[in-house]
Amino acid sequence: MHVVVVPAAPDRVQVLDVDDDDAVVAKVELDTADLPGLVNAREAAVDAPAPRWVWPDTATWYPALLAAQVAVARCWDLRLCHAILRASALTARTTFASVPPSAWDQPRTQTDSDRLFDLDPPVRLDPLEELRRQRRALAAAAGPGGESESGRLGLLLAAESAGALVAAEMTHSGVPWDAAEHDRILAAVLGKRPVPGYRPALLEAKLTQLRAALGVGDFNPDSPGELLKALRLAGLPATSTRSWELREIDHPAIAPLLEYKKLSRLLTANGWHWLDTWVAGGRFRPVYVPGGVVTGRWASDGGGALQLPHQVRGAVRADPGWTLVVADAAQLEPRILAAMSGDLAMARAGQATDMYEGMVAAGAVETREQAKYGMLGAMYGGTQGESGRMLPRMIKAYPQALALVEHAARAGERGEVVSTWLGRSSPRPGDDWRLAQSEASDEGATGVEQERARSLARGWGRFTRNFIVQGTAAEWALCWMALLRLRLRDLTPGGDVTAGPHLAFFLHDEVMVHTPVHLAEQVAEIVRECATEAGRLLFGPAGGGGVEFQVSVAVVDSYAEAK
DNA sequence: CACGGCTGCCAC
DNA sequence: AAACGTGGCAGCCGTG
Repeated sequence: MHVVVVPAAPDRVQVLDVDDDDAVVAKVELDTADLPGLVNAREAAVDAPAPRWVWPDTATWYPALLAAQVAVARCWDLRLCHAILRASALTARTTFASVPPSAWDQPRTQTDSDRLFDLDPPVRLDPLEELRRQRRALAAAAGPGGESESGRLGLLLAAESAGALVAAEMTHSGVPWDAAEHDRILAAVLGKRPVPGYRPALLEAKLTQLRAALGVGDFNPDSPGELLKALRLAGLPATSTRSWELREIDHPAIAPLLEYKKLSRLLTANGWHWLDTWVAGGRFRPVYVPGGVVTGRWASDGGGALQLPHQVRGAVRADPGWTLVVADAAQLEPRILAAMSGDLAMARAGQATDMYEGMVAAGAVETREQAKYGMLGAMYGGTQGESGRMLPRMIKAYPQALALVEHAARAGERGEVVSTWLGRSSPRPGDDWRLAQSEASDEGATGVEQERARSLARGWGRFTRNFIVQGTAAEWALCWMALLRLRLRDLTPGGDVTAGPHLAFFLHDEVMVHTPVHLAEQVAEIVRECATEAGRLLFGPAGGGGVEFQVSVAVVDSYAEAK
C-alpha cells in the first residue's frame, strides 16, 4: 500500500491510501503535529503490510518523525525519483520526460519546509498526481530495443528513496564523536588551542623554521601569491605552491613548508573551529545530500563529511558499551565494471578476496600495483604513466570490460547520453561545449579552435566513461545500505533508530554501524550478507559472471583503527 | 563589504 | 605513478 502525505494547508496534512491502480481508498486530514502518531500506528500495525510513505521530500518530512522517535520502513521520495525519471534514457520517450519543467524540477533548499506555502506565487505541489505520473513513466520504461525496463528502474527508485531515509536517519543519529580526543589530537600536533587571531604554538614554530630556511622574513604563508614570491626570492625554482610540485625541489625550506601546509590544513579544515561548529552532544551531524552528485553518489552540505581526514578519525569513538562495525567494499568499482560488462575473465578475478591479486594470479599483469593503476586508468581514462602503460595489457586480458568503458567514452565525446546499470543517465554537455564543437566544425575554424573542441570532447568522454562505473557503484552501495538498514531495524525494537545497531556514517563504498558490543559480530555478518545480496539484486542470481562483492569488516572502538 | 573565481588539499 | 573521474571547503583576491 502506498500512503501519500499531502501538505494541505499550513500545519495541516492529508494522508491518502492509494492502491495499485492509483485509486484513493482512504483519506484523513490532521494537524501536521499529529502526523508522527499516525505514522507510528500504521508502521506498527501487524494486520497490514508496512506502507510505503510517499512524500514530496524525505529531507523535509522525515526529520520531524525521527525527532518524535518514529521511523518508517519504506518511502517514495518524489523529488529524487522525479530527477531520475526526467533524465533517464529509459523514460526518454515518455511524456514525463518531455513536459516543461515544473516545481518538481527545482532543487530542494534548506528552507523548503518553511517556504512551501510562503512563496509568491505559492507553490502547490500535488504529490498524488506526481505519484501517478511517476508510476506511468516507470511502467513505460523501455530499453533501446523496446524491451521493458521497469524492473531495474523501479529498483533504482526504491534504492534512491531508501538512501534518503538512511541519510535522514544518519543525520539524526550522528557520528559518535569524542571532542576531548579530537582536542588531544590537535594539541599534539598543533599545540594548545590559541586565543583567536593567533596561530597555535607548533604551527608558529614551523613558520619560524620556514622563514629561517628561506632567509625571507615578511610574507603571508597562507597566500599562494606571497608564498611563491618568497620561494623565488630565496632562489627556489617553484612555479606554483602545490605540495606535489614542491616535493620535487631539493632545498632545506621544503620540509618545513610541507609540514606547515599539513598543519595549517588541519587547523583550518578540522580544527577547533570545526569542532565548535559541527560537534555537539558527542555527535557529529553532517548533512548528506542523496543524489547530490550527477553520478548518483551522495554529496554533503556542511561539515565536510566526504573529506573526513584520517588525521582526526581517532576522535570517532563508540559510546561506552557500544562499538563500531566499519565495513569497506574492496575494489568496488573494478568489480562493478566486471559485473556490468559481463567480462567473464574479469569476473573471475572479481571472485578473489583482493581483485587486483586475482588479476595477478590470472597472469594479466605482474604486480598488484600494475593491476590497480591499470584499472584506475581504464575507468578514469588515464593515458599517462603506469596507467597508460598498462592499457594494452588490460585490453588484451579484459577486452569486453574495456570495450564497455571505451564505448561510453566515445558516446560522451559525441555529446551523447550514457546510463548506469539501473538507468540513471548522464547530463548532456552544456551550451559552451556544444558551441565549441559546432564552431570547430565550421569551415573557417582555426587549429586552436579545433584543438580546444577536441580537448573538451575528450574531457566529456572521460566523464561519461567514469559515469557508468561510478554511478553503478553508487547504485550497488545504495542497495547495500538499504538492505542493511532493514536488517538492522529487525534488531531494534520500537521506532527509535538509536536504541539499537544503526548506520552512523557512509562514504561512497564504506559504511559504519554504531552497535551495542554484544551484537557486533552479528552485525558484521549481516553487513557481509547484505553486500552479497546487493550484488544479486543488481546483477541477478549469477551475480554478473560470479563477481563476489567482498567487504572488509573491522569491529573497532575508534574509526582510526579501521583499515 | 558581499560575492564569485581561483588555488590547493582533503575524501572516495 | 602522475596530474586521469566525482565532490566539499577554507582562504585569498579581484570585482562591483
